[in-house]
Amino acid sequence: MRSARSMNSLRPVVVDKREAILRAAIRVFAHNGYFNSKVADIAREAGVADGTVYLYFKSKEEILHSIFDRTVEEAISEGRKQLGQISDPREKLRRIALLHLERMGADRDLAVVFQVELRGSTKFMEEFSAAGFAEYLGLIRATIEEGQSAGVFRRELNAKVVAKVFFGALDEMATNWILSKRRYKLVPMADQVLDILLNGVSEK
Amino acid sequence: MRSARSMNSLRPVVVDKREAILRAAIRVFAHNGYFNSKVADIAREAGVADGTVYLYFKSKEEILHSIFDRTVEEAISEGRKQLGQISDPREKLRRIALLHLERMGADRDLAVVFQVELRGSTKFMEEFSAAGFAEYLGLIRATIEEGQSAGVFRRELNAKVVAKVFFGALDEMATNWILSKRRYKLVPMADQVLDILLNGVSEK
Amino acid sequence: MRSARSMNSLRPVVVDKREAILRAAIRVFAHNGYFNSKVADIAREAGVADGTVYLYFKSKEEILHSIFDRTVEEAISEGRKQLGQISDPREKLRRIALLHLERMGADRDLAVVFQVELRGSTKFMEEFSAAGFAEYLGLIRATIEEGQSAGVFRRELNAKVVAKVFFGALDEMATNWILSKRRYKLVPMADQVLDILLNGVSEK
Amino acid sequence: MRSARSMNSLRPVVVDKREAILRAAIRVFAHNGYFNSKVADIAREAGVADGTVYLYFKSKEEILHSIFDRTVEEAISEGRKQLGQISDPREKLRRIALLHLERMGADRDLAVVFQVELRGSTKFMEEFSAAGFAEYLGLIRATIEEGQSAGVFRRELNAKVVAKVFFGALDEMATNWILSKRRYKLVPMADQVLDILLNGVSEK
DNA sequence: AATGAATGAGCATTCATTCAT
DNA sequence: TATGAATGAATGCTCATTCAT
Repeated sequence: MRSARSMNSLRPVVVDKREAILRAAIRVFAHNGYFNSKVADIAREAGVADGTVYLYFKSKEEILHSIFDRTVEEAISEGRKQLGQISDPREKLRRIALLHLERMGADRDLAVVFQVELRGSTKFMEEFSAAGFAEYLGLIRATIEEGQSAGVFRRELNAKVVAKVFFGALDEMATNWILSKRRYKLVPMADQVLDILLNGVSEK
Repeated sequence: MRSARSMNSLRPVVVDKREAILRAAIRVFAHNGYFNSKVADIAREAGVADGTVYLYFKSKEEILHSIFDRTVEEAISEGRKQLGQISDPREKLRRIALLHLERMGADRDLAVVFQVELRGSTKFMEEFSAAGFAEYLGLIRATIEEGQSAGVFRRELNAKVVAKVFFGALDEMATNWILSKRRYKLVPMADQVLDILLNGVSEK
Repeated sequence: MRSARSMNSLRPVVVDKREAILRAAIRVFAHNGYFNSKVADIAREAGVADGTVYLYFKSKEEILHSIFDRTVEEAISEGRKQLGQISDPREKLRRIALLHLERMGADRDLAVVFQVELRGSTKFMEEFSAAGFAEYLGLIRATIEEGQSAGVFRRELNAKVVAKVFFGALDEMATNWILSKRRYKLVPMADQVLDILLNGVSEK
Repeated sequence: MRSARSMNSLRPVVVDKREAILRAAIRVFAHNGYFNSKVADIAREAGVADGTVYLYFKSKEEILHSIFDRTVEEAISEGRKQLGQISDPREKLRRIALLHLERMGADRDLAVVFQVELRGSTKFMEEFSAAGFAEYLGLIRATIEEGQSAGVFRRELNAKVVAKVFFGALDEMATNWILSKRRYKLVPMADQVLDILLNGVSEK
């Protein structure tokens, strides 16, 4: 990831340092919580001076936002790319679930920041996460509607509500995984969630 | 609950003051966020002196815990009572969903504290919410297993996972409702969630 | 001590309670230090309510003053009485030393308050202890001057300075005894101090 | 001491700032008492921001300890140096007395902190002053024993007790000088104390 | 760009004192 | 007299941010 930009970059050092700070922040936030994390901790973890942090981020809060923005952006971009190659809406949902849980499962620290630290602020959830989250939810919703048009998903369901239920289920999987003392694989939960959501709990 | 002690209470003032502080804290936490709320704000809102808060709570954090504990306790107790009078597992799930959303929908401030403020601390989520939350999830899980035994729910599903998916869906409904600019009724979402969960999204 | 006044006292309860508070304060101050002692601690130790303390003392500080005043008063009164029966100035000095160390050695808690807690305030030492201490020092000085007149003490010495040296020596004995981990008898030090002061350190 | 680092010091600012805070603290403690002194007062007096104090000292208490440690250290070091050049034990005692009173007499604020503020805490006197004070007392005691070996001091006296009496006398001189309204020179008291201690009060 | 010393606003908590009962 | 719930002023310390170098 770093090597890709290291050639011919006009500001290679800057990019690396910003990246280092961001990764350090994820680690620090995950271990101490956002409010208990000091900017000095992040700086030390990133191997830079306190003041240097402010050359790349306007404030401690902006670091948190950047973590969110970058991750959601990547997730959506990656999601769109992969979904474009799939036509079956059910398979698309499955791919969303897999990507979601893979991403969270791959980096426990990032997952903690996402599932816990990012939730503790109404202001943040309202103002900042709004755009990115809405887009993510819209992606799911569009897939549902696609399935409805295709006749594979029940037309009488409200697609937006289904999208929320789907997201809520995945989100809870991730949160539970983080808080669980028992260590288990997160990704395999995707198919179970999908089975429940697609086929329902009721015996036919 | 309040009516019971309103007559001939020996220490009505004490009870009322603790209650007043708790309710004030819910309001203050909901509007400013836990970390941005000052104990002095809570005291003012409750109409008591700063120091009085510490006659009833050991610390600012304990106030947050008390809000959580009391609410979950009431919810579980109320849940058990109502579920005891129902035999159909599907109807039981519906009742859980209704109680969950009714409780959150009835007090927006409390809902904000629950859906947002209580989430922002790994420590809190790990240490404190653990017991109460586990019990709540266990209640749902037991209902699922009951339904599986009765043959109305698919036996091949992992009851615990179903419980998480169910909780996750309800939780997301509540969070979305809080953050939504549009004001809509939360309780009616219960039946939509139930329909999706029980019957699935797929067209048969 | 309490039994003596319990008969025919018009306010026996009051006297006992004031006494109880004073004794409780000595214990509490000795163990926690004046500034770290809470009025509530004293009240609990004395077996009365917090507010009751203020029926007998104007403030926490006044309690400290009362301890000082009462003890010095008793010491001086007892000292005068005993010294009146002695004519030899050397024997008088010895009696002062004995009384001083006996009083401190008899009640370690009181000694701690006297040697340590009462010293930590310029204001106290200046304003309050002034009178009592000056009188005590005057008692010693008078004895020195008496000895000088009688020709048993060197006339060329400044009596006031001798009094300070004498007091300083006794005071240091008391302080050292309190802070010492090793438990030894304080009173026997009187004769050693006296020997040094009267006869000097130099070999003749 | 200060001149040594005034040239070519790499961190003159740091040194000066720590020094400034220490000197400010002595002034503030002397005038208001330790417990009544606010860290903000010290900072203002030192011409730095409140937070800066904590860049050089861990806590308000550590400032007090530093004052004690530095002063005792200097006193002992200076004492050893000067005593090394003297052979007559009597002259050595005189030098100790002079150094003791000179140091206290040279800086009234420092003297107040030493004679009053540092005394008001059993904990401090036990834990912290222990080492330094013991060493100082040991210095005096060694001189006494030297004199006893040399035959100029009475062999039957307990050297440790003599040391305490000597210290107690000097200590009382200093305390009295501080509390006295009348302004007089402290240093000249040394010879009077010495005369009393060495030759005794009794007429031969 | 990088540093890290310096800043100073901000706050939970304590506790002496009061006073209604 | 006695109580103890209530008060609210008071403060040590933290830490995000700045800025001179």
